[in-house]
Amino acid sequence: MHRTGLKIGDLARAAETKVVTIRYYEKIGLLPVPGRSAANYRTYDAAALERLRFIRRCRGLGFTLDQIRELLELSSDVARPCAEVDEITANHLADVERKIEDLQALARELRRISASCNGGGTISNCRILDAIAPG
Amino acid sequence: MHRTGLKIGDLARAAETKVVTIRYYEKIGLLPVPGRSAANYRTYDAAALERLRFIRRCRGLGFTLDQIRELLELSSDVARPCAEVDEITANHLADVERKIEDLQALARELRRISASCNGGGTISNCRILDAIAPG
DNA sequence: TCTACGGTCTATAGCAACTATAGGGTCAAG
DNA sequence: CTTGACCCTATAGTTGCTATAGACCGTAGA
Repeated sequence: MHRTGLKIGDLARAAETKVVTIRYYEKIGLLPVPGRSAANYRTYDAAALERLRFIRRCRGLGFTLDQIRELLELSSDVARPCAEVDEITANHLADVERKIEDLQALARELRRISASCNGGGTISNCRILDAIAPG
Repeated sequence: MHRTGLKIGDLARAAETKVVTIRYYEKIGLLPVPGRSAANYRTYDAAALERLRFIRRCRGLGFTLDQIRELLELSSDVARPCAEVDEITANHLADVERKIEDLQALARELRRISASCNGGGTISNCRILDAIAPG
């Protein structure tokens, strides 16, 4: 029955974020202005947490705040014309798919390095650059 | 026979980077100090291009410059003890694998949005946040 | 030859996305 | 009733670029 609402510190812990960062996102309009308690403390709900988690994960994936804003608008603006949505999703999808490929190449190479270490010696022919920066 | 070596502008074009960014990376020690031409122009080789491409791709994937530095050291420090390498690769691998999962969820949702648009109407139940910010 | 232009140089200032600090108010526990 | 952990606003500092100023280099056309 957690009806009480989250304080900013609770939200920060739940989304693995800094308190100041949350206030910063509010300031730039990326998070909606929350309600306030009698003591003038910000109060948040589950929707705010979901939104913040999304923002943080996307930031960790290399999206800019403007790109994230666009993705969030895509999410909320339910009556948006499809031509526009298609354009935006197509662009982001191409971007996302290339990121996945890069990361998979990097993961393969990290696993290879780790495996080649099992003998207990030293790594001798690391191709980590090749993995992700092909000629 | 392209023996001449790349000028900074050539390198920037080849790695889709700004000239100033290259000089910045040199300043902070992420790119080695290059040779100079008679006219005091920086000259680069294929190895520098590979390194720069790696850095730019990793940045696009949300790694910090310090993390990239660590990955690059992993690549060059061929006589490094394996226990240490294992620790570093394991950490980065876990990180990379979570990023891949996040991106795959995001890609699925972007495709779904795009597909649900085919009728030519509007998107009506976007779950883009759910995709990447599960409760 | 000269001169126009595009590229390079150093140095510095500004911007995006945080992050840390100062100075103060709130509140539950001891 | 005070101590400690939290919250508030406001501002300055950090990271990772990016833009600008003012000057030098190099080559192609008049």
